Amino acid sequence: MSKYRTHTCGELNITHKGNEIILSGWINKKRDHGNLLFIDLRDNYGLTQCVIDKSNKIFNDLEKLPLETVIKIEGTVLERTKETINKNIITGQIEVKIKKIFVLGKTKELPLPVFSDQEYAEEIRLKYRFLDLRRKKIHQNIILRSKVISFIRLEMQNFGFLEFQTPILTSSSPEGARDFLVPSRLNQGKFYALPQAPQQFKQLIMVSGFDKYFQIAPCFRDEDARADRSPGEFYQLDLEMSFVEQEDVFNVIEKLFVKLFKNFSKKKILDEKFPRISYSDAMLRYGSDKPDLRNPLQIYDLTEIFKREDVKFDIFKKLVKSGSVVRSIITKKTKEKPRSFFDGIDNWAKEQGSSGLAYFSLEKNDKILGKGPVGKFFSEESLKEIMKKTNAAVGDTVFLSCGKKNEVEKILSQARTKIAEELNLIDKNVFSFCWIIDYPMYEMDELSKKIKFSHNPFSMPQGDLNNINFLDPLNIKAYQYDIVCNGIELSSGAIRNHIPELMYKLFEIAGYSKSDVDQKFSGMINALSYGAPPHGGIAPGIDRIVMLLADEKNIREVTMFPMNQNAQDLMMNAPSKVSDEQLKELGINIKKKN
RNA sequence: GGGGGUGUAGCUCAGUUGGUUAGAGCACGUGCCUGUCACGCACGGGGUCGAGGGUUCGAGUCCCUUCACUCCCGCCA
Repeated sequence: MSKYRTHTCGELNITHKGNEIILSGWINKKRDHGNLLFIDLRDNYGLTQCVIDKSNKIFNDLEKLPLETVIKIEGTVLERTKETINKNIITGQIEVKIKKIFVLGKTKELPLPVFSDQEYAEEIRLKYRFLDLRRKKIHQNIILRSKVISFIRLEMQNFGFLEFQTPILTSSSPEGARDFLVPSRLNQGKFYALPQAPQQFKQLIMVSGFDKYFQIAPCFRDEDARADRSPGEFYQLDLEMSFVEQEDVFNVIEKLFVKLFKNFSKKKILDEKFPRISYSDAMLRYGSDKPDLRNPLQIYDLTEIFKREDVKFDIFKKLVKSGSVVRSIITKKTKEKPRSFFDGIDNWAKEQGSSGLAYFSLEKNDKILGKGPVGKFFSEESLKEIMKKTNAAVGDTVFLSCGKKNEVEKILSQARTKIAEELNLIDKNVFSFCWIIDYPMYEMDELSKKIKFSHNPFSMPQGDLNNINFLDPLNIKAYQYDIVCNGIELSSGAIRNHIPELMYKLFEIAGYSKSDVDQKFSGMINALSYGAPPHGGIAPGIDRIVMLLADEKNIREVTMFPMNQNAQDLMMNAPSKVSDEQLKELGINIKKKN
């Protein structure tokens, strides 16, 4: 028998009536009646009400113990009377009559209460994370995370995947995010980099003939944080498969995700066969490559309308002549909404840094006309054309944005969310997955006007590999895909380029010489030259999956020991200074800040 | 690097047009209370109003600077 407990605090029920038992845990809550004291004892498994009265000599000592003291209780399980049963806790049918107690761990005055559902300042929560983690909601989130990871492991093994570890200390690579660097003592002046993802390693695993690999892999990227993006480190379900095409990867993920999300959430999955949307379609219809498909609003291009003679909206017409586009969002049956609704949206758009959203509603007297600030600029014929293009009807409202294509995409993407929220159009009880496919291989860097890889440089280009038009690189599409759920990007993946000659060619377009590639990606390019199988994979973000399942908006709510927005660990005091001896060994001098 | 929000007791917050000794709930302390489960009642301790400067007879409140946290943009193949 354990010295500390015979049962956990979530275990006792009516069948234990009369038993002599031992419990250990934290004092969650006291209710002191002066001559009668209730103590809710808490551990990982639950709560048990313990009771003592004045007839016991230790009553006065127990009465004085502060909340969160760790104690061991010896006592008897009593059946509660009918009126005193607590249906809210699993042990609510019984209580423990205390005979003896032992204090196992004292507490200082608490910097934040554990017994409370209130929200607390992030700073104090992170500094005292061990207290914060005792609180019910986040405690359950972390347990959920553990279960999700176990579930994924099991499923992946059932699919025939092998789990491997890959190095944490590796080399810096020129593409992608900023690296975290680790100085080398034995090779002074040189640095390791922490992996941004095990990308090259997993491809090497395929070349090594292991066929199907996965890992719950830590990834390190030195970029600024967001609510759904931890600074520094995060976890991916990293996987790679040999002898596969895009649809084979989709098949595994769809099976896994449907099972996973059904198992851990009551929300419905909108389409179990996830819709495939091309990148260009997504940008046109949703203004984003991570559309929230729960949102029924769509974006329509109306640029052509503003080239018509019978449309007199001169500001937009002038902009269209100089290459701008006009796109719209239609809201259904919003004609009667108060002016404040429309102006609110317009003002919001201006706050987002755009020139605002023009709007008018469609009305019909003897003919169709536009009502609202810019409605008068449109002829009946032009309005009919708009209705045809957008499926708008009388009573609907047309919101318009005009500007450079990428600016319009951005503001309408945000407006789509904003308007849907205002009109309460988003079903919160649904998971809506989709695949975004057919990403372009390259894009133009706006600043340098140079061609660069738009996503993963190791992706396989689409089409006949012997006939790729390298002179028109911006039109080369890649077998590169993202999976999106409820507007959250869960992952990118790709079918990889396993042909060295083709890879040199593709890197050349992005400005890397053969020797650049040989040097920067030596491990991989070398390996691909010795018989590499066609392969591909994907790497869904674990943290974001758990966020969706836990219904949390912030990644720190599903991360045990997160850093704050400035990438500091307030509990462990990281990052911190190191001794001069340590620096000397590494051959590093710290420059003083001016 | 840029923009927004927040900062008052250990914690969550209120604080009027600039005006007496800055309040409430929880927590903590003392006392009363034998069936509570957010127990109740009474009393009490606890404040660099984030920091610095300024305006004023007088600043939690107005102005300037600055710091911290947070959300967003940039960034994140």
